[in-house]
Amino acid sequence: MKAQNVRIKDIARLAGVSIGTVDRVLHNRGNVSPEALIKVNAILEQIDYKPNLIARTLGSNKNFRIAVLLPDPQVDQYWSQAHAGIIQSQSEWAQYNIQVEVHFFDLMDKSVFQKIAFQVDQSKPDAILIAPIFYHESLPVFERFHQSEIPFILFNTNIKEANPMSFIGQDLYQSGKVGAQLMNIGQHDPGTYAVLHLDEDVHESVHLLEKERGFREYFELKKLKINIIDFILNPNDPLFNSKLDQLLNEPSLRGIFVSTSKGTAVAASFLEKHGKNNIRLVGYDMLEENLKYLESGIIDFLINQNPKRQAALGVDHLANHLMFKKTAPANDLFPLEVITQQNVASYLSSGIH
Amino acid sequence: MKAQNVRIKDIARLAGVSIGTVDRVLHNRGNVSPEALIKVNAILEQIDYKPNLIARTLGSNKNFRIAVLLPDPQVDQYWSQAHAGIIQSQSEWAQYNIQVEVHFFDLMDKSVFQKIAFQVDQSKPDAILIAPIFYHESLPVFERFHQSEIPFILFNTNIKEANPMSFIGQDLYQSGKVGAQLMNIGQHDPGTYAVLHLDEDVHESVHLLEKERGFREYFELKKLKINIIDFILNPNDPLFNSKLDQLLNEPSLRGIFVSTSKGTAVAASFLEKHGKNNIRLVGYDMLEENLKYLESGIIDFLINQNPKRQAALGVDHLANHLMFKKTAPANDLFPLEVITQQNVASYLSSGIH
DNA sequence: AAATTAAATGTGTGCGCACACAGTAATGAA
DNA sequence: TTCATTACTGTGTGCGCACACATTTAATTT
Repeated sequence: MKAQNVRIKDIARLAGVSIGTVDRVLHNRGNVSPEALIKVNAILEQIDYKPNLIARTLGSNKNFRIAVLLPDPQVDQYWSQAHAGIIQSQSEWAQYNIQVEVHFFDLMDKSVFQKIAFQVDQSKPDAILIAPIFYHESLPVFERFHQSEIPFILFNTNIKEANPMSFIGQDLYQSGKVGAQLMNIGQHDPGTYAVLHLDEDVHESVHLLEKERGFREYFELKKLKINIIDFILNPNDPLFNSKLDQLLNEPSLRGIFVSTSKGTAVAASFLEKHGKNNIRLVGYDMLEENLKYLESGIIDFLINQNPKRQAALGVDHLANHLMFKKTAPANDLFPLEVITQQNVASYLSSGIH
Repeated sequence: MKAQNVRIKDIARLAGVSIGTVDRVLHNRGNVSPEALIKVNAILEQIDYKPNLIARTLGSNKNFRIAVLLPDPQVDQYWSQAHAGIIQSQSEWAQYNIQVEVHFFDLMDKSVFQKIAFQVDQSKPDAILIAPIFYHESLPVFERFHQSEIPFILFNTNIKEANPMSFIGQDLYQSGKVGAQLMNIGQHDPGTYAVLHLDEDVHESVHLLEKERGFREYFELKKLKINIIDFILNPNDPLFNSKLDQLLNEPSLRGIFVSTSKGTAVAASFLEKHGKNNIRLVGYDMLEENLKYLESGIIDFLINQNPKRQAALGVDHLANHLMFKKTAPANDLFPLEVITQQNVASYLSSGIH
């Protein structure tokens, strides 16, 4: 019927040696005579031998540990969605004896991040998945991982210097350009656009600014003469309300681009409160609150970063690496998904693909 | 340390019977005494037994055949993308001795479709993946599949009466609503919108009309008083050009919604030729030509049906069904992906997730 | 009571790989 | 010559499951 897959046994037969010898050649275990080596290699060159991963896995019966470093999902729904992805992958790999253990850190407390990261390193997991929110605090952590020779994957935030096994996430610069385009569609007259970075932690804004850069560059490249103003605001700031009030009083304001998922809902509630229905709002991610405002029409577009799938894929890549020695792509850049009132349901129902 | 997975052997020990008996209970093979049945079931209820799929697969060593029925990819790039998905899945499952064989049929010739479908049925594959383009011609085909007890999955086009293992595709009605929303964004004044069904085969339009229904309903629900005209046109029709010319001369024309992927490029070339840059164009799918027009700004939005992933997932579902006895979801509805000039690259680079 | 049959239960084998270990041949040392 | 050492080669086992087959027990007939 069909060319059956070649097994070690077949190679042994063709080369006129035992399967043990073939095994030694395949794994460079030595103790093979030059003649046997030549005979086996001759066959291997003719035949495209692909080891049966299923059989290999069954025999090994390894017990791997994957550690995940994640911001506390209690505080931020974005991270609880990421956590949901971890949970999902966890149960999928559990039967292969791959333990996925999650370690949370406080988004507000950088020192805790390092402490936990070092603890994780010391516990010697077989691989690590990490969302490196804090740039400066992350660098020495990666240093440790490399010293301990623990393979690790970054997700959500890319840090060039990390030199990880792979990065999973989006191109933030391009993401900003998408935001700008969605902002610009159908807006004819020149006007004012606001970029809002609403976050408790200003330091995080380093990577948020990348989105703003893309946003601005879009209009520049299109040679559209518009006015862009930006705000880096902490919602707990006493001046927060007055500053936003001031923004809304700007008569030429056409739209608001919010760079954070939580901030998107904050901005939306502000617009709703002031009855500003004609100002376009573009933000991030399918948080419950955001979906509510998308439904009511306050939010026009959401760019979906898909934290759930990012996290799930991170675990999958590591598990495949450990179990099947499959190499993950160096960069797994996610599509910049545009969510609207009309397609949101299709995203919610389809789950992870 | 490790919460070791429960094996059949463990259940047997706990229930005080042999593994053979446990096996008979698990597979309802009968020949089990009531007492033994009770003992085993008691353990099974306490313990969440998950069979080791790897071991199961290793032992079986089956040789499955999956037949795929697909329109000729030579003629239509949409289907060549679907074919690419098949190829991808094919190579993934090859090592598990699952043969994926593709049978092409002519989009223009319905009789050939039935002939090939019956041939495929007669060759007794273990499962079938089919894109049932022709409604009436498909019904007797499904009948045969059921008679032969060959599990089959529909993709791209849903046919309610088929009663398949599952359907993979999009909600066309909702897809039309997405198109309408994208059309409506930022369009303030009332105007005229055109819905174009450009296809060689008018009979296909049955399922295309579903998109139009969604398109129209969007505006009705939003209580937007606009003018919608529709055309069902064959690009080879001698009157084709004049009819489109007439459309473009309508001064109140704000936008065009094209329900087919090939037609999208046709409409785009028409708009470009007439220098109509201010008419919004919303169409379907990432065909090369469409991407060109998206880049140049003629096309504003594409709704991505993702034929590649649909096809690949179809094979995956069937393969998982055959190999691992995993049940595929009855409806695998894909997200209605919105493609723009700015996010298209991220979709192209990310491949299938 | 012995023989027959059916029902129930237990044992054995192979899937392909990895790895432990036993076996063989060749060489040099006692 | 005999023994020990080295260099290589081949065989055996387990991973967990599915299924074939052998064995035991109970029920029924002769």
